[in-house]
Amino acid sequence: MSELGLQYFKDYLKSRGYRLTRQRRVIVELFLSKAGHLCADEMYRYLRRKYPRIGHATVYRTLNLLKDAELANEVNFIGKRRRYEQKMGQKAHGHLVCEKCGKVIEFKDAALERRQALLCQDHDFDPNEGSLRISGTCLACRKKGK
Amino acid sequence: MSELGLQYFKDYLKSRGYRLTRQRRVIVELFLSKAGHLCADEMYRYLRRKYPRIGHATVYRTLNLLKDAELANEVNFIGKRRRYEQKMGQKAHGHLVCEKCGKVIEFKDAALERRQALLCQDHDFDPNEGSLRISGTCLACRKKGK
DNA sequence: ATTTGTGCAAATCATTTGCAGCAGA
DNA sequence: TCTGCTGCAAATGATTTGCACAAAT
Repeated sequence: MSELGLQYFKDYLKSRGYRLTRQRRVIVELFLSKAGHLCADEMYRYLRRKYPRIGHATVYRTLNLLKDAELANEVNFIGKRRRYEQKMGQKAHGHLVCEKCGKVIEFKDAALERRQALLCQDHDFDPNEGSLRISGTCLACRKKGK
Repeated sequence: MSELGLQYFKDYLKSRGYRLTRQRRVIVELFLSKAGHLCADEMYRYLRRKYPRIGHATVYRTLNLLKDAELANEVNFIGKRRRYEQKMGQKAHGHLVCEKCGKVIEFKDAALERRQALLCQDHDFDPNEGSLRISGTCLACRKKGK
């Protein structure tokens, strides 16, 4: 997957006349090696350990390239920070996002997916993977709150 | 609905020892009178026409109260601005959000709701109204892009 | 040799906060 | 009167951008 993803990214860059730099390579490798929902700053901190001269801006710029290349899915859960997850090779899935604590529960539900697919057809809408999101309150926060 | 909502808000304020000010009243009245997905700045601009001395901060603060009072649902569609919709008296519904142009299509789908309800039960998760969201690309943007 | 990419710092944009005066209860 | 509320402006936090230098092709 990671190899495939990197190749895909290289092809994307070439097709646009963009260059494959050391920074872009390590950022993309990091992105492809981690599952879950990363944000720019987490990647920045992590990369700094090995490449102390890397800049915030480069991470942001590369994440935008990944999104444009359709390798990354932007998942704006709650509040401020943008998070990204891998798009290629992911099974369709959804997220339950707790509005109180920000916790994210991933789920897969075949029946829900089927309904989603039909609904999107009706509206001429092309959903992306990992696009189904339900916000609400998780059990822990309900207990705390009441 | 509007009367009910305002009364509800007054009760909320009283229960917390908060005060009902002129500003809070007009902001809440505006919020309750408009359907759709408002953001703070839109409300601010609109209110300025009648109350030129109103401040940005007051609108933000009052929107946070409305959210806390469970009268408003925060719907963070795309990118930056937070948007709010009425929570009370809304039928359950979902949003299709186009990632390219930001367009929002509202939908209702009973079967999808039933699946959502079951799924949430399984995960001890309490969904809020208007919480189902699917992101992707709308027809117009697909035509444009390809 | 070009021309794009990087790192830095400054700029933006939405939202929050500190504070001195204002106004509900 | 007594606190809480407002408007202003400054602070914050995430992301973007301008620019001179560095590095891919």
